[in-house]
Amino acid sequence: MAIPLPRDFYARDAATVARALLGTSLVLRRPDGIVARARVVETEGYVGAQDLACHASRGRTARTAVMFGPAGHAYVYFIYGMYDMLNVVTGPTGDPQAVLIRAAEALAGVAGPLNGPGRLTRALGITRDLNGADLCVGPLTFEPGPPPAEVIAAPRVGVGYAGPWAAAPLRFYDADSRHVSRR
DNA sequence: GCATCGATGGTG
DNA sequence: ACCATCGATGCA
Repeated sequence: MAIPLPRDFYARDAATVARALLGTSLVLRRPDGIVARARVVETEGYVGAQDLACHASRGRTARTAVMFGPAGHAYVYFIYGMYDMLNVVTGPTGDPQAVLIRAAEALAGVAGPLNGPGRLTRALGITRDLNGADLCVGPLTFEPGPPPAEVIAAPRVGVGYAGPWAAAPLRFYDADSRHVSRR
């Protein structure tokens, strides 16, 4: 049983944390006592208020408030009427950066595919009630793990509306993983 | 293999 | 009206 990644890990810029999260283990202690573990293989960085793809670029609202808080907390939001998206808040307090967890490889206690942000939260049972949860305490934590041999950087998925930010290479994934959401 | 579409509801 | 998605459908 490893020690959860500390606050300092998250208190860096979102692009750095997005890369660094690849290979770590997402660990979720569920109410029924089952512990789910999954190796993170794909992430995206949302790098602050100036990033037009970042929700916080439209200012602080009830939904985005947690991104303005301290690093190492979960930002979980609901989209398309049916999916919850899991993010990790990064950077200095007051600087709204976050990393979207897009895909993972099931290691234990998980049923169903994790190759996409909506599938991942669905299979793990992650919903908005984890919004704001402290990732240094649990029930949701990340633990250290071996990084990928090769990481590919690419434009983020589904942010074509973000003007000049649409092409920024802020999506990161394990080049050798078969569990990435798409090539 | 690809393009397109509908589901479904919170948000500003 | 829009949306950091997904599964189904149609066609090649």
